[in-house]
Amino acid sequence: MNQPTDNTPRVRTRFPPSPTGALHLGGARTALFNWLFARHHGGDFVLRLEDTDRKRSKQEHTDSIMAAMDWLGLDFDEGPFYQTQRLERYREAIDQMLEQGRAYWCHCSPEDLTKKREAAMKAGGKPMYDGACREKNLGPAEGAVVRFKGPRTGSTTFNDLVKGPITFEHKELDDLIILRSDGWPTYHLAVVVDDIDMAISHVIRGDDHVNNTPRQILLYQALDAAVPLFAHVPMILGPDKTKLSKRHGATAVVDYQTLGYLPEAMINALARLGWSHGDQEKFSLQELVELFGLDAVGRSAAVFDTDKLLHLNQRYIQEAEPARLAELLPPFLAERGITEYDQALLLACLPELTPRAKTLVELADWAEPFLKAEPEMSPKAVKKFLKPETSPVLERVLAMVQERGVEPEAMEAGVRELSEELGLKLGGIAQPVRVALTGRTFSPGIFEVMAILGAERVIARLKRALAIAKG
RNA sequence: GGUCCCAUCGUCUAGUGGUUUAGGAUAUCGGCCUCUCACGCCGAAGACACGGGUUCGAACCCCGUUGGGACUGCCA
Repeated sequence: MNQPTDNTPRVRTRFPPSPTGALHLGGARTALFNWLFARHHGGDFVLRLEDTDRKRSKQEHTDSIMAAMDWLGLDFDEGPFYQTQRLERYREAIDQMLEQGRAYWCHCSPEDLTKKREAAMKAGGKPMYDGACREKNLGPAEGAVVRFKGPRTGSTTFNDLVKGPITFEHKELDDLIILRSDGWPTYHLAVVVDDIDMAISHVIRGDDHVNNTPRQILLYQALDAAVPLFAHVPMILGPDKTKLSKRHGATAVVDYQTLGYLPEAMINALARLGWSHGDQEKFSLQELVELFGLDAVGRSAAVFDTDKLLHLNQRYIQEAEPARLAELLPPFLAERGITEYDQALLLACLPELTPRAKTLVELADWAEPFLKAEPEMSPKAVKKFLKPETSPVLERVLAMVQERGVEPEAMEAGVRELSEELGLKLGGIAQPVRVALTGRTFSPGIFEVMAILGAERVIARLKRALAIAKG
């Protein structure tokens, strides 16, 4: 075990996305766990952009990743740092290793390497670098790379904070490239140098890095640096149990934002994926900070359950303050062509709507009949409920509203009386009225709808419906 | 192929040798509530991958098998 156990240093974690795409669910959860761990221990959370892949890294991706982090509420104490701005440091580290004989120049061409790899595979062997240049003492040259001179014997063991002790035999590891022929360092070198310089104490990352860990530990040692603690959290899978990818549909955090999810629902769902606290299902961010620990992180991969996220979202929508929802709704309303509306009306209908909506998209849909001056009339609803026979009923209700207003209790009493008088069930009156007021066959309770809309709008809509009913 | 990791209801999980007829959540189904649609409430069905050990006793410990995943790049 080569882990620092004494004089425990300050907890410092980092999230190091590469700006080659949007922040996806797996990355978001990794970020969340790192953030929670740092916050729980009163430590620091560092953001670092691993942009040494010059071809695929894009500023727009950096922007979208930071926007997604911001949406989720994951703030960072330091950074963002960019690897492309730290080239000198990497060269320094590589030079140091070169001088100390811990790295060497390799002149093998990519083509030769590929050929050797394929040949080895064909022969049933391991596709590892054969160390052709390892003892040649070559110098820099056009197209040359620098490789790490790793140990050939022995083994490296690290105590993974979620998986326990893991051992790798050095003979399974080949001499990895640390400096590319284009002069940029590779991931392994850059990540180790960065984590050393940024004094990272805990590396919490995806399962897919387990195999990289021993070679990185060897790099720490070659650089005479302290090795951080590692925690590898399991992968997030798609419904088909394979690694979550774009073909699984919505995988980016921003996708869920546009689908009408609340960030707290997303956080809650992500946290519960692989981490648990007894039977508790719902956690505020504050609770998560208090309760989070690596010891309660599971070891097995998990399928991202969108149904559960949807359910959580519904519950968070129900709990959300109307004022906040009203602030979040405009883009979703605009999607439905509602750009100008009565803010007070929106605020008034929200409490009746939230129990019915699982997303902000659905909430906007429910709000539509309230906010549009003349709600769209569903043809099917009109055909079924706004017939000539129903116009007497609508007329009676209209008269009632004109006389007594829309106070719910009075309206209900009046309508119940009317239903008895006409020998109708309450639904016999409620449904035509519902269609008249909302254009749809479903809505919150009809008396609540009337109260929210107010007498003036109710009267106008009833008249409009009467005109339709009479043909 | 090699190396490493993983394995409880469809899904997310609780469970760290006996308190378990394996608990919760979600999804599904049924019922109640009811002016529609929801919310809510009640109930049903549903899992320890398999085989060996260790032990008085195993979902929990060990080994093997099977299955799944990751890595095996001059991507990160």
